[in-house]
Amino acid sequence: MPKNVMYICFMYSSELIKGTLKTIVLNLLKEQGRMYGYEITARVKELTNGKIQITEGALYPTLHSLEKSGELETEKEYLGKRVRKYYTLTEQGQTTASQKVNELTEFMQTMKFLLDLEPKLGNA
Amino acid sequence: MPKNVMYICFMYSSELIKGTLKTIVLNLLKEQGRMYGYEITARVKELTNGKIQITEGALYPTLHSLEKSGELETEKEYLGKRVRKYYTLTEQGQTTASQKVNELTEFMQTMKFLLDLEPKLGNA
DNA sequence: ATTAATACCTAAGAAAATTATGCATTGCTT
DNA sequence: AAGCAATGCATAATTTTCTTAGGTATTAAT
Repeated sequence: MPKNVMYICFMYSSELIKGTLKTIVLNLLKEQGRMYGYEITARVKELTNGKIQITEGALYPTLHSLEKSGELETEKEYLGKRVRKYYTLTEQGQTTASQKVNELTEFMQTMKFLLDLEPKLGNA
Repeated sequence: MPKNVMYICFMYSSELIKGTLKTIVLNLLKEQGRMYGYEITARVKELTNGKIQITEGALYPTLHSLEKSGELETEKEYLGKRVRKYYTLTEQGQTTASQKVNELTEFMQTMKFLLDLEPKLGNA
């Protein structure tokens, strides 16, 4: 069935994704309000057409660490017997989210310059 | 003396730089021809106004690994008694450099989209 | 009845950087 | 002339962060 088969299974090499996970998570939560872990992985995969796939082994420890450091707070919800853990940004988390996004944005501009893409616009 | 004092000492958090080091090095060598390690750190620092500072502990292992995998080749040069190790891209290295740059470029576009910067242009 | 999807989690290991060194030469300043 | 900063290489221990590989359990679909 075509539903869950990735025809063109292009993914960014994992090393590129390193260091951006927290920013992705914080920003998603800033825009979506509240989300649960599984939802985050699914949403990122969907938004990037499968090009960025957050593994659960990477996500959950990150969520826990963000909660520990006071960026996120949680509430559990039960659907029948299944548990969902919803994450929301704290006030501190909102600030951090904005900072992280700004920093990543600037960083990407710097990288673009460093890769000499600016003078080559209209080339990509 | 103002020369080596960074007045506004803003640096990207190190986690952002992770995963882009090889790409930076390969691309610099593609554009500059041949460079030695110390020169690379200095050049990147200069080009980014100190915002990206490659530490030697990160650079040298990376250079060695790129040489081992056949992307780079080296030649030593002596200035008096001091040694310089110049790195050049091999043919394979040139291909890899282009691929890495393309991948990083696409990745940054995806990230921009994911951070919802596209619809907010004129906002940053 | 069995598989796929949903939903959470952790532990062992690998990878890549930081931090902290070490060595040696050269140039500048006092 | 002494001492420090800069040049130039390198590695080792630690930390951080991710991958890989598992584990548990519920629900929906075949």
